Formats: sequence, structure tokens, C-alpha cells
Amino acid sequence: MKSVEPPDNLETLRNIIAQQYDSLSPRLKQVASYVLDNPNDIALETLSVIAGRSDVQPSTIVRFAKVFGYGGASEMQRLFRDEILASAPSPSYSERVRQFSERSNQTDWLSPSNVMHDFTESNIIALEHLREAVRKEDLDRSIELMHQAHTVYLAGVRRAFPVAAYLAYSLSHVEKRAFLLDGVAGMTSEQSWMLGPEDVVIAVSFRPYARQTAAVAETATANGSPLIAISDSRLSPVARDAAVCFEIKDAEVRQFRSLTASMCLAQTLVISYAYKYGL
Amino acid sequence: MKSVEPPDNLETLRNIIAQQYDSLSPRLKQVASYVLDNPNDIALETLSVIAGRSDVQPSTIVRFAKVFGYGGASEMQRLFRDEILASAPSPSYSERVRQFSERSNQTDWLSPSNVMHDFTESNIIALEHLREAVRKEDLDRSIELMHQAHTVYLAGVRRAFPVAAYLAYSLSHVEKRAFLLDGVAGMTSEQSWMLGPEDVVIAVSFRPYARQTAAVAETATANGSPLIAISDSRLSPVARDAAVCFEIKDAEVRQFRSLTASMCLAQTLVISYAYKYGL
DNA sequence: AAAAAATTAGAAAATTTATTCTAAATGAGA
DNA sequence: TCTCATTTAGAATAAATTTTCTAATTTTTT
Repeated sequence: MKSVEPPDNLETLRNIIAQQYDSLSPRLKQVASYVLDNPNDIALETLSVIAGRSDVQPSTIVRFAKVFGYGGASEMQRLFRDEILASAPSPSYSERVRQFSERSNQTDWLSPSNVMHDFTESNIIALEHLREAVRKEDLDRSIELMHQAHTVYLAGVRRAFPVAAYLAYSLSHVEKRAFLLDGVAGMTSEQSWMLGPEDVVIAVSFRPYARQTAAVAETATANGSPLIAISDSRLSPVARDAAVCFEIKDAEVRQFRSLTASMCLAQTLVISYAYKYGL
Repeated sequence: MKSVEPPDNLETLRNIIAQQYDSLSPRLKQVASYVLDNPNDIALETLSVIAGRSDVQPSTIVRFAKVFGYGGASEMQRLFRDEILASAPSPSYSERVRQFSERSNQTDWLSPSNVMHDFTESNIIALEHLREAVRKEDLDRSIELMHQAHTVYLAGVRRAFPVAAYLAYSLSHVEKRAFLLDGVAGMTSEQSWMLGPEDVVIAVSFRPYARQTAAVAETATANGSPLIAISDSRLSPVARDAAVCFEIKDAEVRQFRSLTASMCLAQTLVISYAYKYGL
């Protein structure tokens, strides 16, 4: 009664289970329908939990797996886990990036149009990731914070500067008071005393983190201004004490990091704000 | 050193980890950043696998969990598993997509996450278009012009400003003299007398075209500086007399135009330059 | 510079989990 | 109804994983 070929992907396994369902014994039928209906349980729970929920003995699940050609239940579980991993945002991202840069490193001559190709490609991956990784609640909260704020202050230097500048520009165009703490003539610290609890600060900072921006974030926290962080890690100086933190994984082509995803987030924030509250 | 209250949801756990990061010992910091960066591993892998990947002992992970108030590592892992279960596509992925677009079509109310979805989508399309529309020769010529120039001057205000600012920042980081004609205190015209035939000007301008940027472009032409235009039309004031003109069709979501494609082009220029001539 | 405190690695122990095995139950065919 | 084959439950075993513990190292304090 053993298939000699254990299916190596979930889809075919599910098909085979469905096909052979009729020929299974009563208890195995029970397992079969539980497996088909609750793939996540199979992936994440222990045998005894699954056994309990599907009302059979643990050993029955092992028998079930063996009928379909696996060496044991764990081997079958691996299929289900892989499926989850494939649809989960972050590993698939790093995995795709890895695959991509592997491929793009093979051609070692970089003509401008090759670069453009690589760049658009990896930016697309970054955007797809962004779409899945950004949490709805964070967007909602940010917009609410901006709405309640008297003034939105933007902090960001060096690579992060264009993002901050864009936010300042476009927020003021949807009639939200917005100022860029731009440190012209080194004024950042002089400017930031004016932050208060009625304001909100959006701090943009990427590795290697700029001291100036971190200082603004600190002042904001000290003065009781809510802080929205746009950064590449939860552990960055601006993210630590943030009320909302967007962790952005931007594209990277051979050392050069992109701003596409960050800009896209910035635009989303402004436009969503505009739709809800702005002009 | 024990929190008495072990966080009971991932979000707060992540916040607390970020907050207390500074006060952790070196190995625990190592675990902390692995935990924040690879939530799926924490959820699905065994302690020894996690330990291997984050390069610590399994026992260190147990210690880590205890610092945050849990009885052991398994208890902490449960949080991560629950998170996956909560976001797991119990219905198939295509089903979710269908539900999503149903929702976003029937209501014309644009929630932030709807906006984000639309935005990433149309930016991706814009990038795909960019890849095909940009002419290889234009890239090559631009890079040659930049190479031959003594200094690269950047002009761009309002919506185009982030693009110009990014170019100025990143060119100077690949050791190319680059200055932003930023019109601080309305200085644009005062700054632009210094353009000469040995320089190159990159003018970035989108509809409705800013007078300032057009003026810089004119001065450039008058002074004999080669002009590279990044614009949305061949007919824009900055494109007319340009030596090279990139016509960028950026994404547009209900009136709001994006900068993704322009930024991507800018990055391509800089990186290609860097590979050929830069640092 | 020495002592105390904290942190860490790694082995040992304990626990949990998966698998195998055996005896009992079920059911089909004569 | 008896016999044989199949299926099943549950205990026993084996494997794996997690947790605890101790000695050693590093860091801090005096």
C-alpha cells in the first residue's frame, strides 16, 4: 500500500491524498481530512497536538505519512513548513535577493544598461516585499498621529535626506504644516528644541546611522513628541523609542542601497493622509 | 534583570526588545538582532538551528527568553508561531487577492493599506516601463558627460528636489564633485553664473515646470555647459536644449505622481558611473 | 591590580516528541 | 461461527530537543 514516490511539494501531496481518500481505512480517512483542512496545524503543531485535535493516536499519523511514502510524520511536516516559509514575507525576501544577486554577480561587466536592468529588478522585489511587510496598523497609526499633530517635523540627512525632503514638500502640499529639520548651518540641535507633545517627528535613518538624526529622535522622545521611524532595523537609534517603526528593506545592488521602497512608503503615507484628512 | 510581565503578543515583545537592546550583554544582543530580523526562523526552527545561525549556544537563547520574562525559549517561540498562524493564508493566496481587490473595488474609500497596494503595484509597472524605455545610448552618453565634467551641478525644486538631492549626495560619495543649486535664500540665479563649458548640469523637472529650474537650464545652455535633462516630456523647458534627455513616465495614483522611476534612473546613473570611473 | 560580579560555553540532565511494537479489536470470507 | 487478514490503540522505546548546571572567562569595581 506504499507509494514509492513521496511527493516533494504540497500541491501534489494534496492531490494524491484526495485521489486515494476512498481507499483509506477509517482512521486514515480521519487524518486525511484533517490534514487537508488544517495545513497550518500540520506545519506547526506537534504530533500529539495534531493527534488530539483530529481525535486519533499519534502513531496513526505516522502510519498515515508512511502510506504516502514518507519515512515518518516529520518528513511530511517539512513539506507543510516549507509552504508556510514560501508565503511568509521576510525569508522569501532575503531568499529572492540572494538568488537575484547570485545571478547578477555572474556577469561581471556592468554596462549602464545592465545596471539599469539589475536595479529595476531588485527595486521591484523590494516593492513587492514592502507591500507584504508593512503592517496595516502602523500605517493607520501614523496617519492618525500626523492628523493630531500641530506640525510634522522631518529629520533625515545624507542618504535619508531625499525621503525627508519629499515628505516635507508633499505634506505641506496637502495642507499639513511640515518642516524639515535640515541642519542648514548645523542648526539641527538648535531647531529641535521647539518640538513639543502636540507635534510629531518623522525620523528617517539608515545604516550607518547619523548622529544628528538620532539626536533629533532623542529630543523628540524627551520632549514628548510622538516619533515615527523609517529605518532599516528595529534596533536603529531612531527606532528604539519610536511610537511607530517602519522597517524598510530597500534594494541593494552591489553595495549601493536604493531608496525606492522608502520613497514609496513616504508617498503612501502622504497620499493616505490626504485622502483621509487633507485637501 | 527579569521583566515580571512576559509580553503576550509579538508586537510588544519586539518593542521591548528594541528598547532594552542597549542594556543587553553582547551575546544577548546577538540573539536580539537575530530574533528581530528572522522572526520566521524563531517560529519554525529548533533551538540548535537558531543557535547555529545566530552563532551562539542554545542555552543562550534560553537565557534570552528568560530575561524577557518567559519560562523558557519554547514559551517565547509560541508567540512567533501564533503570529504566523494569524497571518497564514488559510484560504489560498489567490483567494486572498480576490478578497482584497473585491474590497478595494466596491468601496472607493482608500484605506492606507489599499493605497500602499495600489502604489507598489503601479510603481512596479513604472519600473518595468523604465527598464524598456530608457535608451542604452543615453545612459552611456550621460556617463561620459559626467566623466568629462569638472563639476556636476544639480538643479531641481519642489517635487524634483529629492531626485536632485540624491544625485548630489551620491555623486559626491563616488568622488565626483557635485553641487546642488538649491536656491537657499533664493540664490539659484546667483549660483548659476558659475556654470562653464567644462561642467555638466543635470536638471530635473516635472510638470508644472518650475521657472527656477528652467532658468538654470537656460543659463547652462548659454554658458556652454552640457545639459542632461530628467523630465516627463521632451517638450519641457529643461528638455528642449538638452544634450541628453531622459523622458520618465512615473507612476501616478489618482493625481499623485510618484518619484520611483526617476529615483531609480538617478541611482542607475550614479552606480554606472561609479563602476566605470568612480572610486 | 585584586576581588567580586556578571556573562558565557559546553556538557549533563530532563523533558518532550516521534516512532516502533504488540496485543486487542474489527471485519471479511468460508 | 470460526479463521485469517487488516486495522487500531496504547504502551514501550528511541530520538530529538530543551533546559539546567558548572566551570571558565570576561568585565566591573574597589
